[in-house]
Amino acid sequence: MRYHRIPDETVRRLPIYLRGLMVSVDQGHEHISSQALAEFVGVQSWQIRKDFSYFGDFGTRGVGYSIEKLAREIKKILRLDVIRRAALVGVGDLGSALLAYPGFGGYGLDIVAAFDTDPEKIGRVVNGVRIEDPSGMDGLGGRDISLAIVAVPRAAAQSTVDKLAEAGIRGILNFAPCKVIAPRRVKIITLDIAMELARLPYYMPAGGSSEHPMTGGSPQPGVS
Amino acid sequence: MRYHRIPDETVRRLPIYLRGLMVSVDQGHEHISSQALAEFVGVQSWQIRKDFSYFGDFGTRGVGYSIEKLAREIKKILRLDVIRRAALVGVGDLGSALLAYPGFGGYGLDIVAAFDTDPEKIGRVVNGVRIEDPSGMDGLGGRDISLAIVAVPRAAAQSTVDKLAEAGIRGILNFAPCKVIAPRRVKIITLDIAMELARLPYYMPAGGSSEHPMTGGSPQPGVS
DNA sequence: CCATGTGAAGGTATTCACAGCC
DNA sequence: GGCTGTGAATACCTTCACATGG
Repeated sequence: MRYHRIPDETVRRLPIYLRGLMVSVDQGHEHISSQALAEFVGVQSWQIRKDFSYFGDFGTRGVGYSIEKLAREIKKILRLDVIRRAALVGVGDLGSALLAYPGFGGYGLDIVAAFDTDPEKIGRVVNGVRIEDPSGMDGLGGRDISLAIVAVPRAAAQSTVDKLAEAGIRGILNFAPCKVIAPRRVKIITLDIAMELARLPYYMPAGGSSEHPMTGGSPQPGVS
Repeated sequence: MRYHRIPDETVRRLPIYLRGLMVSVDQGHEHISSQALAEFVGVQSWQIRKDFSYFGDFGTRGVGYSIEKLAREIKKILRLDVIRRAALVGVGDLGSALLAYPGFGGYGLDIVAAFDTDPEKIGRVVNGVRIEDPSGMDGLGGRDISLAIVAVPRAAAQSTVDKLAEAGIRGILNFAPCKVIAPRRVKIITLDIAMELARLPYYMPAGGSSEHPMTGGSPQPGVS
């Protein structure tokens, strides 16, 4: 099934598989079956095989998948096979945490620039990155930075995105709790932390006496 | 269409609508049409009407929806109509940011306890919450805390979840980059920040000369 | 008239079951 | 024997078009 559009849900799961593989290889394994990977990352084995089938033959029948080869393939598909330099805008509590976050490196993502409007913060170095005045965002294009993380208050989000788009940024991870728009050439993923937590009570079994409206478990991504 | 199972995708969108409504009411509006709300939050108007149709008649034909009434209804459906007390486990960079995060209050979520293994941190007060020794997690059930946020390193995630489950916690938002399991009575949402960012390059238009494999825009939730 | 609410149609993703291959 | 890869069946969600009601 070589020539088939890749379902968005599959694209959403690929990083999950990749994460599992990176841990697996640390544990010294060389090969892994769809069954074993499925258990490890928390999906069904046929889901994994189906997802991989959109790209070509990754595995060996009777054996499984070569962990290293599979990880490399997934990185290529997700375009994580080149190091991507990213800028952070907004070095508040959340922004600082993101600067210190060790998890990005595994996906080839590297925060190399940070911006904040607070004069107190400008010039300070956090986790090896010097905080710059926002006016410097104009020059982002010439610094080989194609990705940005937006961690500014809601009121500043849209104007920040506008500036980033103008500077040639092509992908944005937005933590501000609102919709932001940009030219089609700029892809935006919005991640509202509070909103994720807000989904939780709905799926929680009733506390005390009232009954829960749902019958069974939830197939919703991210919820178990 | 009163008696119909609520699609998970609808449950995922309800917090988006609620967020939009909360901003709208701040702007002094009283009523809003599906069309206007759709534009504001970034979905289609018929999607909104369809979503609401699973619950009953919220709106008035020819007029639209009462913002306040609609927000109250959505909160009731999501079970956000009571204040929920939450515990935070892991007061590192990310945990500290979450403690300071102002966005939870709007959904009735209140972090009232924090735990960390670091003796340096225990006893200190961050954002009005005193950091406690993890042994205190046992008593969570008796403190009217039903929700927990896990922001510990991957290696500590599963044991943390185990302890929380034992203490009677019924909902967990897990920031550790791994699968965690718990008894069925405990609902878990895992949110891996790096993984979200890892999806971005795939959707970004090609940089330089190579061609992008995708044809058009993405219907994937969170991606625009 | 205007905007909601909803059957019906269409599309997409999940799940199954098994053929194919090592 | 064991595990992959995939067509077919099923379930789910989105999209449309319009009847319905203030």
